[in-house]
Amino acid sequence: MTYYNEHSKVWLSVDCIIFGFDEGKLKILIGKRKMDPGRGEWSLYGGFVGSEESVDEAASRTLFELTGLRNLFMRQVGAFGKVDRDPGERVVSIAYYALINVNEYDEALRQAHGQIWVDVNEIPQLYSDHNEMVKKARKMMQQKLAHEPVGFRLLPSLFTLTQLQKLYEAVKGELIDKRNFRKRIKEMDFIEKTELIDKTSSKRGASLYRFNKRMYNEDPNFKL
Amino acid sequence: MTYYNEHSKVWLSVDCIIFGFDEGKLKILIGKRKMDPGRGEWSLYGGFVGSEESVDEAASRTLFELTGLRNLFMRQVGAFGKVDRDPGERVVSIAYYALINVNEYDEALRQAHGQIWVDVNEIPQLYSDHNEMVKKARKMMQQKLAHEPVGFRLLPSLFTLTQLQKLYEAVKGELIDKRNFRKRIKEMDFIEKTELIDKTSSKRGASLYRFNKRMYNEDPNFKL
DNA sequence: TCAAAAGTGTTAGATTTACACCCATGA
DNA sequence: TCATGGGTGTAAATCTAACACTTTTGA
Repeated sequence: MTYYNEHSKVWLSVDCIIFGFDEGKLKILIGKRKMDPGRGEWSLYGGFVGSEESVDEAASRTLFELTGLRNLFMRQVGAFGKVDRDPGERVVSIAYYALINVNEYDEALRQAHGQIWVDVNEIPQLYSDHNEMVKKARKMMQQKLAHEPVGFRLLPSLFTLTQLQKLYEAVKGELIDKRNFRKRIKEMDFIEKTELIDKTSSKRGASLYRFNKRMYNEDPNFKL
Repeated sequence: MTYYNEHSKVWLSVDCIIFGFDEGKLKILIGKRKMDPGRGEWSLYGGFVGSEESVDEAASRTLFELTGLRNLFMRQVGAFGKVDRDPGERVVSIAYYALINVNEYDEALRQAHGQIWVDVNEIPQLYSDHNEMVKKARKMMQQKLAHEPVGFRLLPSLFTLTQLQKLYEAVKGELIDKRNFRKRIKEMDFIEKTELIDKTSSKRGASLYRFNKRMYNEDPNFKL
């Protein structure tokens, strides 16, 4: 106690970059701030870290508050700690990104929190350093997706290869050759073809696939 | 003010993983803790974040305190925020790693701080979650080195290709083929051969090379 | 003269990229 | 019947990995 007291404490918050894949586009949730400072500005959803919870737990809790979902795929982006980043008080924020399947996210809940989905390529100016957080989160998420099969977190549990390809295109920000893409997918045993056919997006119908977590089981050679 | 006060503040610290390359080995600095809690345990060097400095500034300052060096290559590893990570009080720590050239680090200063260099493969049990920090820092640093020419930060400004190769081997933890390595280096214009010869490590002598930051200037295709 | 580290090219295999047409179906 | 998205293979080019001997010089 004696030692610590020479130093000053800070408020700690968490801010969430929540990625969703919708209408062929990678989007994140933002909302207008309902509190000062910065009331009315576009902002990430966040919360404060309580004294009885770890920073990771604070992030999970905050994600749950907003989405009603637990066990989301979530990773820490980093600490943002400029002195004046919060115009009111000294607040250091730890940013997290999460991947959600938009179909599992209740629309009413989204609206109740005043959040909207915005295309990652059309993000407006955000409160404080939130644009920086988004930028870093996006880079990390891209990197993650390129080396681990986490993209499935953004899709329904059954998906077509075209959907999967569009997702990868949206994340990488570039077009992918269909044949090459499917060739690589075929080599991944943990992406299973089902007998089901999706007819919503074409007359012919497309096979539905499923991610098999057990088969993946840390298959060490993943690369997309 | 009204809003923030509903929440609780925490102490914020920074902890530094300082990498050096010495005797053909990748090492980090650790020392015995001189304060409670954890007095006498092996630990990373750290410090508290002051109210008038950003978290990054606190890390730079802490690195300067320990090494006497400024403008070190430094990157944030992440926030470590388990509730009980510090047995005394609630302290959240932001870890940073830095790369230093051991020749520029004054031995007396090292000893004055009670720090020693330990091989990254022989790190003892450390205080609190410091082993976790080291593990993550090492992974990030490996990743960084594989995509950006930051290895030079660990070497003298003039170095031989054998030294450079040993460095990469130590970081990657695997042997590299000499001819393939040199082939790749030759393609990098920003690694310049000088007319100077180093005779300390062989009778024949080896050419000394130099990293040319200007030529690098974010050459977008780096890969080692 | 010999031990020790420096230096140097080629080839086979693996991976990556580019590329175009037929299929099934509902409207 | 035709418009729409689904589905399929091959060949060239690039990149990666494996591999062994000669050179220089101080001791």
